[in-house]
Amino acid sequence: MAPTRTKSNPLPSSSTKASSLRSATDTKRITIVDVAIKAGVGTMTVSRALNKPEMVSADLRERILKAVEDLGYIPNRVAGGLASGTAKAISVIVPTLNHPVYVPFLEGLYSLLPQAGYQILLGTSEYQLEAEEQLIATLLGWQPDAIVIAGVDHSLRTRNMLTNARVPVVEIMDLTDQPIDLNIGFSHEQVGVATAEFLADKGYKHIAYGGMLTQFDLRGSRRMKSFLATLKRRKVQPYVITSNKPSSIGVGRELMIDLLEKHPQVDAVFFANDDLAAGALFECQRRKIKVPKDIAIIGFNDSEIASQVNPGLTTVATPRFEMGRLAADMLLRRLRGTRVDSTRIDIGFQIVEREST
Amino acid sequence: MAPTRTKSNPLPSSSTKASSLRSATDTKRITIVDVAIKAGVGTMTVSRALNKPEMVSADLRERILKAVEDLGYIPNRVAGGLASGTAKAISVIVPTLNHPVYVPFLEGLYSLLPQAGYQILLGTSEYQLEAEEQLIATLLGWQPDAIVIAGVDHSLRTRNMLTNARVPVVEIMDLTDQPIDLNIGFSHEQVGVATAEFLADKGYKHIAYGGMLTQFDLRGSRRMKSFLATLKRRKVQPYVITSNKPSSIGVGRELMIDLLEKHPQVDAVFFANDDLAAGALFECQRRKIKVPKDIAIIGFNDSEIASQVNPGLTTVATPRFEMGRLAADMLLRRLRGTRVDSTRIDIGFQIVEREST
DNA sequence: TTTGCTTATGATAGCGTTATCACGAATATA
DNA sequence: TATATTCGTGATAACGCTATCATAAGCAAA
Repeated sequence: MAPTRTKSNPLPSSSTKASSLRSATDTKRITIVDVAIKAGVGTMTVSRALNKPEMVSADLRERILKAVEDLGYIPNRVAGGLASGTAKAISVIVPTLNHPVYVPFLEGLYSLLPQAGYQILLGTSEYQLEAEEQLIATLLGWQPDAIVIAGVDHSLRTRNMLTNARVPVVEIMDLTDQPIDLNIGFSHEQVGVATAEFLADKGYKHIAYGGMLTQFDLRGSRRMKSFLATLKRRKVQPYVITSNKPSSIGVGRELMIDLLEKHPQVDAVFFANDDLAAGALFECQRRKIKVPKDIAIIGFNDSEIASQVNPGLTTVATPRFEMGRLAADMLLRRLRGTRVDSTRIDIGFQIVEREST
Repeated sequence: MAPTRTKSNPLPSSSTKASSLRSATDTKRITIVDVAIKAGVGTMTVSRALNKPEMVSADLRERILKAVEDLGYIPNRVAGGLASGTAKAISVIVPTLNHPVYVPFLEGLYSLLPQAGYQILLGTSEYQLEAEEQLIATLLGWQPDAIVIAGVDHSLRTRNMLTNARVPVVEIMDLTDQPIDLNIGFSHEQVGVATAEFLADKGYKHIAYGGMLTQFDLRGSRRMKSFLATLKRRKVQPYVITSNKPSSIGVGRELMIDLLEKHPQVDAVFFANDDLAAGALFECQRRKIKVPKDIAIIGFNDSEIASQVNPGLTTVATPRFEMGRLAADMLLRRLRGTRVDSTRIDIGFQIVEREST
């Protein structure tokens, strides 16, 4: 009994607009079947030759690889993903690309995952929990093998989706007691304490925090909170200046202008990141205000700019690239089935003292 | 002979509404069939309700959407992609994320493509043509609907693959007479000419170019070539200093150190980008060399740092975000079947004069 | 020789969706 | 009233690959 196959009548591609001007010969897409025929083997053998070469005899393998080469065959990962149930993709969600902190982290991921055969599906939530929710739904539709997400503050729906996805999830950049699954980061509370102690120990009496509004920088505001609390404990007068614009060097300058106007007595500032700190420094230079003599500045992240400006900026070094790499490493281990010993890693941070304090 | 269909015994929806706990019951993955059963319709109607809502009557649509919500159904894009032949994905290839120029460009893409339903598949070639080739093969396996690639210099194999892929291809960042398909960028040769003229007009007599080695910055070296040629035509003595490290502020500083040592007579430098220029400026500040009095500096890209340092850096503004956005816009048009009027867009550039020259 | 155990290869049946076509109901046209 | 023409819906067959199982071939043990 012949199979039905009602379809597949080639129909000289009526295609109204003839697929633009491209493609000289209108050859059909090359599939594994074409390779199999050309090499005179079954499709499974081709599949094996490509994915598990050791299962195929040497001569067939060679013939198949030659056919692949000759035909310019590129395996369809979408079909493969559907058939095998694993698309070899990893979804990654960061708030934005426009912030120096996430790029090194992504590079850490990119340094390991693609070479292990995983495609990274990147999405940006733009700091909105709702957008994050939407994004996760979209990304889950790709049936990723794992999920990496920046931050530990998610909506309930997001948490549910991630939990129900039944794939490894890594939350990074922050530390939490209730990780969804895996967690790599450092404690922003501890950063706030450490920087406050650092400045208080130096003898500064009027200390400010400069950063974004709380809802646009959840982790920054955690640092701020413990920073201010620690200052109070140390009997130092705390001040706060914020901006509602996305972080940038220019905004740092604006924050400094704002600060000098509102609280001229301030003698030290902790900024939410090095771009802000650098902007503030540039503004001081412009006004001939001496750093650190008139005012001390400390940044966050230890981005390149911090070490290069004059005077060099004291800042908090955070291992962003390493965080990405470690997250990737952890995931790969999990995906290979290896037991991951610790599911919550405090990767730490370090105050880097330069001339600005 | 009845069709086989060994599967499809519906199992009266075991109604595990709990599921909030971590994968307690090992419920099967929820598919469109589950939704169809729950809503009492066929799978096609569910598919339509989700993708072409206007084709489904209001009451059914509502019932289906409710079922989707109740079950937490997330459409499998991999299966959908295979069935429809369009995975709704766009492959993007950039040399690196570690360079300020590509991030705004990506943001331009991200500002349009995801909301049009396209997933971006990002890969980095790390400036290696061979890696680029490999990467493209991988990315093509995802059956993308379009390809965006930085640069116009590709290996022959790469060009062949891109041509044979039969999808829109946009080459960006540069301009070429033989685009593979679409092309958006500006002429780096013209940049070289314009900057050389600019400095020569100002009366500088010993002018240098500072940047990366040719093979790591194809576009930069194109600028350099026409820059030097123009200087010669203007009877100005040209100098060159290069580094083989990846571009950074620190390398800019090194280049300046190198330049001062080898060619102390130089009175103006054109750097391959603003990070290098800023690093050079910082080094001058450290050495109390006056900019622009002792030496003039001009950068490239008009990144934020250029406008924020003191003195502000003269630089060449390149519309990176716009390039991404325009590329996305062009692609979306193509994908919708709209005729794209021009396939090669010169997006131009502009010299932004500040205090450093 | 026969029996048993590997190993290499192929036939088949999905994976979860959508394109296509068929069909009945509703509406418009003659 | 009879006949087209929509419109909404569903049954079915792909999409291109891989998991699985069956089978043939090779080889060792009996």
